[in-house]
Amino acid sequence: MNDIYALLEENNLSRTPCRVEILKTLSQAGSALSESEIRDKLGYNYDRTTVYRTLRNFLNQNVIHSISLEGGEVRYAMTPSRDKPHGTHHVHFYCNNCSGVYCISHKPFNTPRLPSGFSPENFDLLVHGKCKNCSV
Amino acid sequence: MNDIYALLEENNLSRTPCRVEILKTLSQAGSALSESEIRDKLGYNYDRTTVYRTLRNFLNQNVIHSISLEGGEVRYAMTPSRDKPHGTHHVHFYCNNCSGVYCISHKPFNTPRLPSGFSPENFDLLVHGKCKNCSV
DNA sequence: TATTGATTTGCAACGCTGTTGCAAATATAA
DNA sequence: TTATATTTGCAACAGCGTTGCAAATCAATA
Repeated sequence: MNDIYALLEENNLSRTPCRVEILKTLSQAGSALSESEIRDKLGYNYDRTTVYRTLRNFLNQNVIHSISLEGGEVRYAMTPSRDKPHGTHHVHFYCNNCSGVYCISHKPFNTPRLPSGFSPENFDLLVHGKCKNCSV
Repeated sequence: MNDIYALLEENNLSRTPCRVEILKTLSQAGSALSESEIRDKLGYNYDRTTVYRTLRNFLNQNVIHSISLEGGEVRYAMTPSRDKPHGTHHVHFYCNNCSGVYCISHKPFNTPRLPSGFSPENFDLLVHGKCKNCSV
């Protein structure tokens, strides 16, 4: 709980109930959540607009990050502290069975050679498969 | 042109002007296109619905594939013939300067170790940076 | 070529995600 | 406690993608 207050303070964000609850929800969630999942978990006590604006603020400050899935679905998750100020290699796992999205260790990984002329700046790897809970 | 007719035939899709024009557009485009870019290139001669339905058919048959970008934007591109019936390793490049999206060679690449219990099935790597035309 | 039947298309309407403008409510600092 | 800045809720909007249904088009046959 104090972590959350500290996180807000570090990022010059005032401590409002909405912000605190969203961060608490994302911290406790085992996987990345969509905006509607977040609002659902908060009992629809906050307006859609407010939640989106809050998420946008968090994204701008890199407090959270977003993961884009096939078909344009977007999920939000806490940014691991090791990834501040900025990470270049990101790995996420999408479970084909339960649709859960998990942030995986962000250590730089080997990347394929690109055609000449292309200069890479960062890498986002999305792995599809069966997650811990679903791979029997 | 005959390639396109053949492609439709192989996939049991009747040869309609809309399908032919969309495939022609995607084949000639140097980069992946959004639905609205496609419709724009076709001079808005086809209904949005028709274009979406056509793209969905092509996706189902793996004639094209979609690439999901940050913020939920989706682009469509021809599936390279080497990727049929199915590829497990996909690489796309997003240019931070011109916003172009390019399909990169799909040879299997080294992937990071996953936490135990996670079983990967396929890998989608999105590289951000400057493309051939935009890097200096 | 004309006819039939299946497929494709356009239109209207809808749902979902995300945004903006503005006024009311709340937080912060004096 | 008051004054100022920030945050919130509401209404409205834009864009992407979908569905239902009737009209148009395609493909196969006669």
